[in-house]
Amino acid sequence: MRNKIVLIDGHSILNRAFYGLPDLTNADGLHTNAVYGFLTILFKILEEEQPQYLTVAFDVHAPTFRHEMYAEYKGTRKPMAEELRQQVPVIKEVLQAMGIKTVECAGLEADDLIGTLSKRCEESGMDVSVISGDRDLLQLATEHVKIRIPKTKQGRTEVEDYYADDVKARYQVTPTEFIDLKALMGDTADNIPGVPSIGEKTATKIITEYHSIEAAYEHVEELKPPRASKALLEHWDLAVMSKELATIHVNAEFPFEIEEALLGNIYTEEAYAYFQKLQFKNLLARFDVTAPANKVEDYFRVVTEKEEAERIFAEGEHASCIGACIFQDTKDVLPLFAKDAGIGGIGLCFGDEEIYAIFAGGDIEAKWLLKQLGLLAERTERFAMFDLKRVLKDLELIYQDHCFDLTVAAYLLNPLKNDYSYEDVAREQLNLMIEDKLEEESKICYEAYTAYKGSEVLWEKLKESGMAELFTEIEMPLVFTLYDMEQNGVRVEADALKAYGERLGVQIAALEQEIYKEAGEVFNINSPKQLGVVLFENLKLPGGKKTKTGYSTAADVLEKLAPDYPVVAKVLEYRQYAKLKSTYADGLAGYIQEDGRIHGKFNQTITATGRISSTEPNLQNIPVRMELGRMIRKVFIPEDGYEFVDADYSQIELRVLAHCSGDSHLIAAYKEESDIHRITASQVFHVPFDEVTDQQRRNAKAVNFGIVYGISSFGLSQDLSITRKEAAQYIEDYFKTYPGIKVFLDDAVRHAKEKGYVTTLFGRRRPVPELASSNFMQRSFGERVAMNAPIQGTAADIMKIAMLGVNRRLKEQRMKSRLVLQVHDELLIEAYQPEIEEVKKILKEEMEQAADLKVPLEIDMHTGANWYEAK
DNA sequence: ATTGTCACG
DNA sequence: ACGTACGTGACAATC
Repeated sequence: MRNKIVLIDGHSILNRAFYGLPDLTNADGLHTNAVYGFLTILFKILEEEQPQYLTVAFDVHAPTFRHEMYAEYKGTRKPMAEELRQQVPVIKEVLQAMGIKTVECAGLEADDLIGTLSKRCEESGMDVSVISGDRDLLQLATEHVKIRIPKTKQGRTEVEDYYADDVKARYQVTPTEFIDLKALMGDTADNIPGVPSIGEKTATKIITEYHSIEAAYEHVEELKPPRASKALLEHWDLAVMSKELATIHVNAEFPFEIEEALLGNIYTEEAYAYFQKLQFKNLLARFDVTAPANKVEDYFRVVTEKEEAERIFAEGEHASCIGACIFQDTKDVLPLFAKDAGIGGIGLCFGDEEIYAIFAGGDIEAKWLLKQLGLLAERTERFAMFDLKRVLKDLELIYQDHCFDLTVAAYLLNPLKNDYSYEDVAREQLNLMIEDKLEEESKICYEAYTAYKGSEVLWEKLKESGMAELFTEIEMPLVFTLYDMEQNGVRVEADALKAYGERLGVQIAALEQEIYKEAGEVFNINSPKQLGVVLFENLKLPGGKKTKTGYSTAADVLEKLAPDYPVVAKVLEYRQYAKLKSTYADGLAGYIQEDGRIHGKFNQTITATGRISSTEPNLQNIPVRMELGRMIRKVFIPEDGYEFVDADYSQIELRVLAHCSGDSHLIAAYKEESDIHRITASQVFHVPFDEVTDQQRRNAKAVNFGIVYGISSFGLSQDLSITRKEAAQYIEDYFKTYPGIKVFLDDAVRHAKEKGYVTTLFGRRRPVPELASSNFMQRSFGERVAMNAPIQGTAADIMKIAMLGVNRRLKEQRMKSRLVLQVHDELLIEAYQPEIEEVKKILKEEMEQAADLKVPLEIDMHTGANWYEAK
């Protein structure tokens, strides 16, 4: 059995990984995609090859000497991207932590190091695998030296393997001849010029015939295409230089002890710490020893006897912190009406050594378990669970003050994540890796333990980052408010909805036929791909390409064509109807439950800014702007004896901006006049208030919106259909009128660049990693985010405070009226008729007093027999 | 699973 | 020169 060594071309693989993967950053804003990709490839290779030895070679400086020759010759060379450059030292440190030998030597390229090592190792009887993204290395291939070139195809990495024979099969030349081939055809990727006008075809022909450029030059007159003959004569110096550039030195002198390359255990604690810091969760799973000092599992207890369960509950009464979870019975799904239906048991933890999975069954009734858990929750100083809103259905919680939802806490600490599972919290906050394949009881114990232990860590971090009050005073109580809202649901008239859908169906069918007729063919109008072909190829309409997959058929494109082409107008109309029918008429109907109501979900841990999101179905995007769509709101109705009261904030975001910026002119504007867009127009365009034209008001409104979104002249020009220059002028005039706004927005960006995040008035944070990017686009995005997030986020905070106040008063006063929907700046209450006046009073007071700003908060309020009327 | 489109604030 | 407004979710088609 021959020993095997793997030699990796460090910069080449890092480079491949960098350009093959989307940009990733860890919590510190450090770019990590190249390091991640490198390690992925490394692990894959190690698994496949099972080598005894491994070495990674780096250039001392990239680019190095040999390439500088040509760089000088050519005078151009792009510097390495900053995001990649900063990852080079990181991968070296990580490799060192894994005990992997790295080699670099001043004056020698990685190629030369690899070439030399490959030769030495082969001569000492080893098999060699060279890993590089660079085909130049193919010249090193022999019977025992395999060149492996990883390729990223649709996210997966595939590897092309070349022994000497494979090079011959692929390029028709031997590895040695490959150098001469490169010398002729050049390689732009590696900055080898080659001979002008000789490409792969001609070069291959010449080298297969003469085997080297020198031999070819001796017969230069006979070379086949006369063009090549001429080119080689003229540019012989280039060919020689290219050959020199392309040749890898295999007899370089540098210190290297093979025993240093011997592979040991690469899954060291040090490496684990690095992976942790870099947030490579998938890769962490490879470390089978988790935290040796932290043998949590030794204290797991499975409980099935009632006496033991009773003893545990009694013991838990004195605990200052309880971590818990409730798990569903996996065996069968029981009817919905039983309150404890489908509960398989609970997980409970109230100390490092008190971790239990208590199963329902036998003497232990699920109902009893939940009752006991509820009692514990009342007594303890902190009751910690994940996703509390989800379990409130099963667990009646009486006190909410000391409840701790780890999902919400983790969200506040980093609102950019996609999910907040207990596995994530265990890993990130407790350095605890939880394996994928665990028995159910282990999972339960881990979740309870993580809730117990993690709540402490998260709480400390919330305090450190100034979000403790936001958490206890707003987010935690809001869990219960959102739960109430979900339970309340909103009544929807199924019959009317069905009739509406059927009306749309008729219209859609008619339009469909007309479109087919005018297009001269039958096709799927819903397919952007097919529609694009029909419109822009078959019908030859002007205004071609846009997206990478084909023609854009988006509304703004089609609207430009609609006046001239009736088909296009019909397509737009069809689209509108189809959207209304599929998403709203048919879509909503599927969510109406037996009580005649839709109980959608309101999610608290989704958005980057702190807003609530709505799903299953989304009740925050019910049509309102177009009359036809708006009619859908007529099917949203209150119960008999009730009426809807709808209240929405008037320009809350602009008012927040006025307050946060402290701009005296904007504040004054709000104090004296309610039509803010008109007064903005008057002040920016220097015309008397009463003489502001509709156009001026529209423009001012667009600028106001733009400011809130993180203004850019391009965006504004797009919105107003004006030139960028004009848009830039508007913005300049605006900032001249309200200088405080400019200072505020600039400060937001500066703060974000410095700290890496921005905050709302109530301390909510939003990280802005994009600002560290060297990519103009990404950085610009980061700047807009830094300007928008504090405004949108503060408005979201205020609305949350208002919701808490409204819901609290409705419940305190034992009213029948209930909160049913929140749409960012709007609340909908299903008000019991005798209570309507009180409800209006509560809404007005709680919403307008939710925050004390330098400008008044105002609301518009309406009542109605359905949502259409109340809005 | 991703893309294009479109509904909302 | 780069190519955009901020924040969401659902549906249908296509991969």
